[in-house]
Formats: sequence, C-alpha cells, structure tokens
Amino acid sequence: MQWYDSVVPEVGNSERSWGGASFLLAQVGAHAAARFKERIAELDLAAPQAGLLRMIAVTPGLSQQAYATRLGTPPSRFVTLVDGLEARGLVERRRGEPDRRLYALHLTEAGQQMMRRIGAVGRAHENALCEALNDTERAQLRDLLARIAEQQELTAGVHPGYRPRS
Amino acid sequence: MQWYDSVVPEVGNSERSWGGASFLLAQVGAHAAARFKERIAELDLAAPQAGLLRMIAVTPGLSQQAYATRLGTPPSRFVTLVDGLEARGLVERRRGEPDRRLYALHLTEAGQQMMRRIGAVGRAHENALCEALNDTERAQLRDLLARIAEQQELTAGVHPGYRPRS
DNA sequence: TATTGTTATACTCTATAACTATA
DNA sequence: TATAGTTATAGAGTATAACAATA
Repeated sequence: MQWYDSVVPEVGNSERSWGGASFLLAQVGAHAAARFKERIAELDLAAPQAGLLRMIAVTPGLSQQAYATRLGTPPSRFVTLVDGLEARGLVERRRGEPDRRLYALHLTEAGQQMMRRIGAVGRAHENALCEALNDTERAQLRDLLARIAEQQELTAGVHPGYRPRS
Repeated sequence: MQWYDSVVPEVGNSERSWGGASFLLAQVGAHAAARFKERIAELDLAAPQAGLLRMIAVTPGLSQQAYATRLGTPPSRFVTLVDGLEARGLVERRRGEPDRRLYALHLTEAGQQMMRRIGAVGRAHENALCEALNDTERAQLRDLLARIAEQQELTAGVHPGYRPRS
C-alpha cells in the first residue's frame, strides 16, 4: 500500500485516478515550481525571467523573435520580459546589422554574474526537493521524466508556462 | 548521455541545472497539467473544479470552511468555485443543522455522474502521458514521486494550485 | 507589401478586505 | 463578540490587436 493509495481506501476507480502518475506529476511539479519561484524571488527575479536569461546564456545573439518562437511566447509578452531584464542591466539589446529591424540579445557582465547566482539557487533547490532520494534514485527519476518529455515532444529547457494558456 | 544533457553540451554548471530532476519535474508537471486542463475542458470544467468535485466525492458533507482549509484556498475563491458547480447542478449546499451558519456540501446525482466521466478522462490522460513507460516503470515513477511528495509534506490529492500565490 | 518589435487595451484569475447572517 | 459565508474591488499576469519603423 502506497502513501497515495492509503488516503482514499474506500472510493471507486474514478476518484483513485488522483493516485496515478499524472496527478502526482502535476502536484509535485507545481510544488517544485512554487519552491523555485520563492527561491528565485530572493534574486528579485521571476521564474520566466530566469528561464529567458538561461536561454540567452546558452544561445546568445539571436533576435527577439527567434527566442520568442523557441519559447512559444507571444511577442508582446516577450517584450515585457526583456524590458524588465534590460532595465536591470542584465540583458542588452543590440541593433541588428545590417537589418535594423531586429535586436540581438546578449547578457551583460551583470547578467552573467546573475546566471551564476541562479545556478547556485538551482542546485540548492534541486537538493532540497530531492532530499528523499539517493543519487541512484535521482538518476532513475531524471531518466523516467526525460523519456516522458521526449515522447511528449517537449523542448529541452523550455517550460510550458511560456506558451499561451488558451 | 541523456536527452536533457545533449542539448546544452557546451555550457557550464549553472545552466546545466535545467537538466536536473527539479526542472524536469516542473516542466513535465506543467505539461501534464496543461493536457489535463484541455481534456477536462471538454466536460466544461476547470481543473480546480474537478479537484473539488473529487474531494467532495471522497469526503462528503463537510462545511465550505472545512474544504477550503484542506485545499488551502481563501474563502472568497472557494465560494466562487462552489457557485460554478452549484449553478450547473453538480453540487448541493445543504444548510447546517443545527448551526445555520454552515453549508454542508454534497454531490448531486448529476455530480456523481460527472465524477465517473472525470474518472474516464483521468485514465485516458494517464495513459497518454505515460505512453513512453511500461507498467513497471510507471509504478517506479509513482513510487519516486510519492516519496518526494511525502518528504515535502504535500497532502495527498491536493494540488498546490489551490494555495495563494504570494 | 512584409516583417520586427512595441504599445494599448481588455480579459481572466485571484487575493484582500469589507459586509451579512447567524451564533 | 466571534464565526461561516458572501460580495466588492483591486491587482497581477497575459493575450489580442492595432501601430511604428524598417526592409
């Protein structure tokens, strides 16, 4: 008998679906996101900002449109996101050459420093979240989740929260 | 080399934290929630409504306050949630006896029928989401997630989305 | 005329706090 | 005076669509 079975011993199959992998995934996933949001807020960042910083760090110099397309974000929302990072001096808009319609995005020095702090936050978060599992089990979990992600055609490193909700 | 490693081969440790279990959990968890939202929308329900219906099905007859406390939801939001379900004839408010300040919540006949349809949706959702895994692996995944949930002190069957965001 | 980026606006969801009724 | 539930209102976050600049 598992923990997630024990609480609803008397109900039928329909209610029991809450003990399935899909509900646990949504539940624990939302918990993970909430805890990360708390930690990243201490750097005065929102989670989507941290995700964008990381994407720029990994693949710098693309146009705003290119990043927005990769993330699945509507342009107007993406502009707001970049505005916040640029106002804090973490990201730089460099006018396109020769096509002056586009802006290539780059991390500033401060932005690269921020990425290192985000990395530290991420590692602390990972450890706190997986405290119940040993190293072998964590690897097992990563493997199972990665296989689901691949089969569901999720893009590595891109959180679905960037996509429109409708 | 895993799928989630292969995409960012050249970057440092800070950016690599996106391949950790915690990011995969948030990512796949958000995906699971989004897919469930789509499916449940075909029954003209929002996900939080389905979760509340299920809680009432499992433990009927409590006061609104009791449910709201269990879910961690502010009273005003809870009222809105119940209003929607009552207007559709899925949930019934029964005036408290003898304390006429409370309303005990029960599923109507239509509400119980709806729970069966939700159960079918949930099973289809589970199968689609876990298509990449065989039965043994699904059990493994449930076990790992349930251990994290327990250590993180999550309440079984209660999605963190009911809690205030601040 | 098409494309990149921006701004204006409206909509959805939710939290805070004031309010009503019962105790 | 305290508690259960409700209503009013404001705020955050986000999408739609119109717009300006450049090609």
